Amino acid sequence: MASKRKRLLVDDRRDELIRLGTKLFLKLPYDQISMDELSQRLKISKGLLYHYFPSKKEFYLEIIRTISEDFLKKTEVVSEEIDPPERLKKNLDLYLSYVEQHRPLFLVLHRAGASGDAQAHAIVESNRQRVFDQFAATLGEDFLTPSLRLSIWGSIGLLESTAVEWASNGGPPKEHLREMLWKMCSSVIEIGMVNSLEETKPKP
Amino acid sequence: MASKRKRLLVDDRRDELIRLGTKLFLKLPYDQISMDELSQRLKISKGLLYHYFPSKKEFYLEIIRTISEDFLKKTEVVSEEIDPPERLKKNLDLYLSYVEQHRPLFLVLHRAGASGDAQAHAIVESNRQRVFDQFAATLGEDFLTPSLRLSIWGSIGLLESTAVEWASNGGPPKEHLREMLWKMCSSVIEIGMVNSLEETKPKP
DNA sequence: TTTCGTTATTGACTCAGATTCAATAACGAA
DNA sequence: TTCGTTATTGAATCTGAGTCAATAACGAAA
Repeated sequence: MASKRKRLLVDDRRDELIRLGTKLFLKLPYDQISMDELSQRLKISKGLLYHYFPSKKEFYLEIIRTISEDFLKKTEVVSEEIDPPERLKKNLDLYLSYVEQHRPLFLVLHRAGASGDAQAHAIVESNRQRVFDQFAATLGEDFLTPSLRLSIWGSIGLLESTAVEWASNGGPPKEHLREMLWKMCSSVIEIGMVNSLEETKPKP
Repeated sequence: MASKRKRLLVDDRRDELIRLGTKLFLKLPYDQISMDELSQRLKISKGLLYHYFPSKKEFYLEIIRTISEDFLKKTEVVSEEIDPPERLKKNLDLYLSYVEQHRPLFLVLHRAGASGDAQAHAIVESNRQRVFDQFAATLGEDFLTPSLRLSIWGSIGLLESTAVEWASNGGPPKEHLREMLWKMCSSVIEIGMVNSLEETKPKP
């Protein structure tokens, strides 16, 4: 090979590796692509890849983390001024917008972890926790009963599952789906609230 | 080693390997346990393991399949006589009973779906499809609009996510949760139905 | 009981792919 | 132009999946 080394700044190289790596892992699952092929496609030597990331898995995890953070950045509502019902609607809108604009990333993130890996799972799980907190915040309740927790997780599952189906097989336009989900989530939370009251009420 | 070979009937050995293997994969994720260690803990040689299963992954998949089939067997409603609303309730009851009685298996099954492995994902996905069909059957509609499909998948996500939270961190007793979920799912489907009507209606 | 055929079972071997490391060379500073 | 730093390389090593010829447990036949 005509050894034409290209020396880049550490951060630039690192960013590029993550950017290109994302595309690669998007096409092929973790254990379907070797470090040899990975480095070839990245146009660098295997050794260099190890210079930047301590292991194959760590490289992969770094990519998942990056996608994850980007997702959060794009879906978290900044203003806490808006009142709860509208905030939920805004949340749903951002969520669906992300799904619409980054379909493949969203699906990768949803499947998360290669090889049922515990760490990848943990990353995606902490992501869900943030979404949970967002939801919880729109309720204004400062103490969550078990029923309320369950309804929030239920809403999230509802949202995720619907979004996956929507991303995979299509459906109504975003605004339409958003309205539908808004009603569904509101209703689910409402039911959770009622049950929550019953829980705290002393038994007859 | 005092070579005390134990010769078993093929089917007996195979069943035992799957039974014990389930426990092992329950404790450790796929790539955290090698075929060497696996065979050691199974008290057999590595070669024998390969005699029964063509590869490590195939061994793992066989276990996932077994859990999966057992899950379906225990949660599918046999009688189609019961009318829809009661059938949904019965479905939810069976689902939650399984979660309650086989918590670790349920969680493994849930995670396998999130695993990067395409085949494991496919198994769990076909499982979900069966649950989808169950749900769809309780509706009695013979044609599903996109909105209706989305609501059913939404209900399933709601159910799964709630069940995972319940299995992980506890909550109300089964009957209580079942009633709550029943209301939630009914409501979600109801909303889906309304939207479904709007879809088929010509625009004003 | 003894012999014999079948095949469940073994352990040492191979091989692919992850990880390591000493040597090299691109770039900036002096 | 020289020199020091360190990004970059390729070959060597190590780990763990998968192979296979040899072994021995069991049942059947004598």
